[in-house]
Amino acid sequence: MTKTTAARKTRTPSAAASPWAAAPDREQQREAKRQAVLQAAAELFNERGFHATSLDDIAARLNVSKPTLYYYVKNKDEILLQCVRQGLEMTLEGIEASRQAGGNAVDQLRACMQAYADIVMQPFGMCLIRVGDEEVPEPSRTELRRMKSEIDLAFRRLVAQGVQEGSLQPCDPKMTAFAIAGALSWIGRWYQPGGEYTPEQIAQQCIATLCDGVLRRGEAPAAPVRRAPRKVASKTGA
Amino acid sequence: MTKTTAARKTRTPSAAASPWAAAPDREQQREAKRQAVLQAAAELFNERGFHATSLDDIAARLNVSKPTLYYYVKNKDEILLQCVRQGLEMTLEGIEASRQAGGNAVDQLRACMQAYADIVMQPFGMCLIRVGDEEVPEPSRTELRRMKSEIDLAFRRLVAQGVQEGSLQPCDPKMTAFAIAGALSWIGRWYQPGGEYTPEQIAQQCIATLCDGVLRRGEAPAAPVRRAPRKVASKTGA
DNA sequence: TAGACTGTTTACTCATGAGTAGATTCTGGG
DNA sequence: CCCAGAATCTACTCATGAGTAAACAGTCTA
Repeated sequence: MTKTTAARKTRTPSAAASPWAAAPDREQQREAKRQAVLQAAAELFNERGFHATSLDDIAARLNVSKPTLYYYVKNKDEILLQCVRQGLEMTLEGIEASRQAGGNAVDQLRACMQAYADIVMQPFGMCLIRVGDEEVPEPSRTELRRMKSEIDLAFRRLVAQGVQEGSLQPCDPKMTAFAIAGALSWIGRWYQPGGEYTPEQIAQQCIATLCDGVLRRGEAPAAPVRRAPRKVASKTGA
Repeated sequence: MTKTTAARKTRTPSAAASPWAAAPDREQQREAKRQAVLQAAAELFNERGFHATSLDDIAARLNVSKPTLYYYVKNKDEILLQCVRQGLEMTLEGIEASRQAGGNAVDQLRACMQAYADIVMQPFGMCLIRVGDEEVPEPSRTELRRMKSEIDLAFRRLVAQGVQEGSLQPCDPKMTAFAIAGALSWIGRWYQPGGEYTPEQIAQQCIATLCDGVLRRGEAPAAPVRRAPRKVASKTGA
């Protein structure tokens, strides 16, 4: 906000020499709290659904009162918007990184699937999956849909490219992209931490199923995955 | 309700000879209206989500007033419950029929996938997919979860059987069943009537992708599907 | 230590929407 | 024509939950 901002921004609070040193720290704290609000909200939305979660619920989880939330966010809709947006941005970044990493279409597609699967097992990504965009009110809904279609398009393009390359089955990329997105998104519906498999194992198996199909052919089968030594009541997935 | 019921039940209203003829007809009408309430509700739940749909919305769509709904259903939660339950029952019946039809595990699994895909493109089935069971309040939720897990189990069993038979890839049936359910359920999220493909074509392509995988092998590829001559703005599916 | 912000609280308002009471209309049988 | 009941309506109640006003508490600076 004042001179020398850039230099001070990275300092730790205690090491501050200048009397203005506290200011950027405040901002950091504020941002951290704002982030905590979104995180708590995302978790609750995933547990109970958006409409079934009240601001009092969110506030309670953070041990503050409802008006405090309004100090950090504009309103309930904005909270949802930001949650979903963060999930979306993470995904977009993951896809971008996968493309940067290079390789042929199949390599890139695999990397994207991996990234996407990872994300839907985290709160914001799960929000993205579990909260239908009907729930987001209009100005934001369009924006979210736009971002979603960007992701969809990235998958379609990679599939189309793979078909061209001859490394993927001939297909309509649109439908195949839907099938991929579906199988992976669905993870966000049934996954809960502490289950039988680690997130990595889940992603790996789903990706394998998508890549190789469920039908067996006269080839060398992939080695089955070993289970994680975790304990929790298991869920069901229809 | 009285003697000779069975005979009269199938009569048309005008053809009634006995003075009691009207009674079963009344019941039929009542049931038809009740069904109309559920149907309208399911459509609205799918469009806007459960909590975002008011009973006034449902009543408006049917050109009646809210209290009229209460003449046919107990309350809003019961409406949702019945919608989802119908979707669930259709699915269970479809699965049962597929098993009755016989054949090896792969045949049966294919038939089940077909049935499931069909159902999620219809209002009640879509309800099943789009409305998370967090939204259903407690006594019913458990019942619905039970039915869902029955479906899940049916898929798992078929997969396990296929693996035994050697016709399916070695895998954890649980994970594979999740992947299948995911890809097919997701259809219910993006499908809208009048799109590029007919429901049959959509089902066929998704099933093909799941069975054969996206990766190409050195075999004869399946013939690509021809598109349906329909027109509507297309959706996106991430 | 005054006083200017920052952050948080208590105690409201106000709209929405589920559910109900009771009057009203419609229909078919006596 | 009249009555019983089925079906529907108008006009409420009442709870919940989003959002706000205004006061209070901490903290940092001058």
